[in-house]
Amino acid sequence: MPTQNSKQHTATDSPRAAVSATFIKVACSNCNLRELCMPMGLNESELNRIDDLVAVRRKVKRGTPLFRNGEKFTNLFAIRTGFFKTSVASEDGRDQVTGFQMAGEVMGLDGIVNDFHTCDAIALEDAEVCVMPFDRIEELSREVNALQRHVHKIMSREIVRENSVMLLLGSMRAEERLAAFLLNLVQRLHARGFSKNELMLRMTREEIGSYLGLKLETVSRTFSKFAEDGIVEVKQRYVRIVNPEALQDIVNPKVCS
Amino acid sequence: MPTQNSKQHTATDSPRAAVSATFIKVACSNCNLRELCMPMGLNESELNRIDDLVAVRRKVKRGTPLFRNGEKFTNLFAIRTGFFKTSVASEDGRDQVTGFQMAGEVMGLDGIVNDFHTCDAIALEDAEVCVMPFDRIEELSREVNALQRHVHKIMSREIVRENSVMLLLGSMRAEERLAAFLLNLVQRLHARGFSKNELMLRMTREEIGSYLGLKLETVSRTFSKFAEDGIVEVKQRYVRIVNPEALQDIVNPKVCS
DNA sequence: CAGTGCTCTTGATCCATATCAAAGGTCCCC
DNA sequence: GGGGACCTTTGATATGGATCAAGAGCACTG
Repeated sequence: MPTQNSKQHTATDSPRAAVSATFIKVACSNCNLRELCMPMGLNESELNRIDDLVAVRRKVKRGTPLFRNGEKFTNLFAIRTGFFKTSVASEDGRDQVTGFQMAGEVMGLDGIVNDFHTCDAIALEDAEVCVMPFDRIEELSREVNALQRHVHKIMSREIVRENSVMLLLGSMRAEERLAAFLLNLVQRLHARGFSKNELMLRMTREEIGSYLGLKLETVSRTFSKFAEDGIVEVKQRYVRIVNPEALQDIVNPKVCS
Repeated sequence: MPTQNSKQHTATDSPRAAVSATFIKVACSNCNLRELCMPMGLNESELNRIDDLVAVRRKVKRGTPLFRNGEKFTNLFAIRTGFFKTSVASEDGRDQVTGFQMAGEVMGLDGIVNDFHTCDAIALEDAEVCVMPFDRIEELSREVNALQRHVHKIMSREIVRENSVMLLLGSMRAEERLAAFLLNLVQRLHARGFSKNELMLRMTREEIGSYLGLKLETVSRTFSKFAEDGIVEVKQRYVRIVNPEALQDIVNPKVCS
């Protein structure tokens, strides 16, 4: 199993694609992230139609926006490689990181309501995304039931995720927030084949703090405290989770009955 | 214009429905909330098909759940009359109010991902909802493009709303939070024909506090401070906004350049 | 209409996290 | 490989909101 080291989160094309052509077609059916962003259990003809969803791929340089608040919405984006943050800003300039996205996750759902985006999506490392025109998604999901269902689930999943962030922001203390954050990150990375207990953070302490409703100093101190307690090993962006159970206990404090 | 007084938020059937039959059909085409929960610009035949979306109506007594965390998901619900709160709970029992819903708004979107609900929806006053089986929604939205688009927008709107709650919870101070909350409530009530500056709160200080990530005492003190400053008049659940601009300035502090 | 149980307000005190400050560490670009 | 721009850590102090506590208001019920 690969540990997620200083190299970027990569997703290589499958062997099947590699042998079948020297020119690799931009096609979901060839993509090993398919089970993350696409519905499962499609038949051959449905799979072929789904391949048309991705208009092009687009590379996004680190520190660069994929889209910005106020931009016209026309596409959803599936992350192929790389790592993003999304953030919203208040009128007076404060901003709030609303999420971190990795390979296989879909971005841009915020744009559907009003036909323009209401948040910024910034690459935290060089990235590549699949550009999926939303009108094509709507068209095809009228015909492929599994795709329709899939789109609904992706949006619902985002709603549920945000509910749990509200719980975190509204009722957890600093240590609980950071513990929940680390467990969530490592669990998602693990689902992508990376280590269960090692990770390389792609964001700064300040970005973590913004996401968790804390100041960067508090994030740093809390990391140090976890390290002192032997729960994690931290060296700058590198984190190893020594004692996952302890982190879990911090998130859900045991009731002393 | 009605001011929203101690009577509940009501939505009466339109005159057209009232004269056309003594038995009022459960039909969106007859409902004066149509423009809130249904797509606009439908032709006659589409309208008739949409009428089949609502299986039945259901009454929910104050303090009673419409659905609960863990229950099987099969329906979305459109509020006809009444007022709800939704909340999520952590494993150790803390809970977080994630929203307050009023007439015309749709609930239950959280259930789509995993086929069961992940939050509780509790009526804060006697209420009536339209029960819309989700498989019927999916079926019909394959055929009526405007409905498909509408469903997507409703979900996207919820995502955007939650983004702004995250901004509130992650980076605003108590006064800013309460000011934003009041302005949001009164704006939504106003869109439903109620007063621009008077409202009767349907929830306790504790529920407001949970939603805003504050303790009930802090909510109470902040109300008192607003009252002292002449920005609002508060008497228990009754609130009159005397100076809306001041509230707006609190939400978006002026930068002293 | 008295009793009971919420709900709300207000005061006093405490504490978790913010703020202010300074000194490394690391990475990247020239 | 040197310089500069971040990024991170750690310490000292301040503070907004939590907590603890008590009483008042109000609404439901018998």
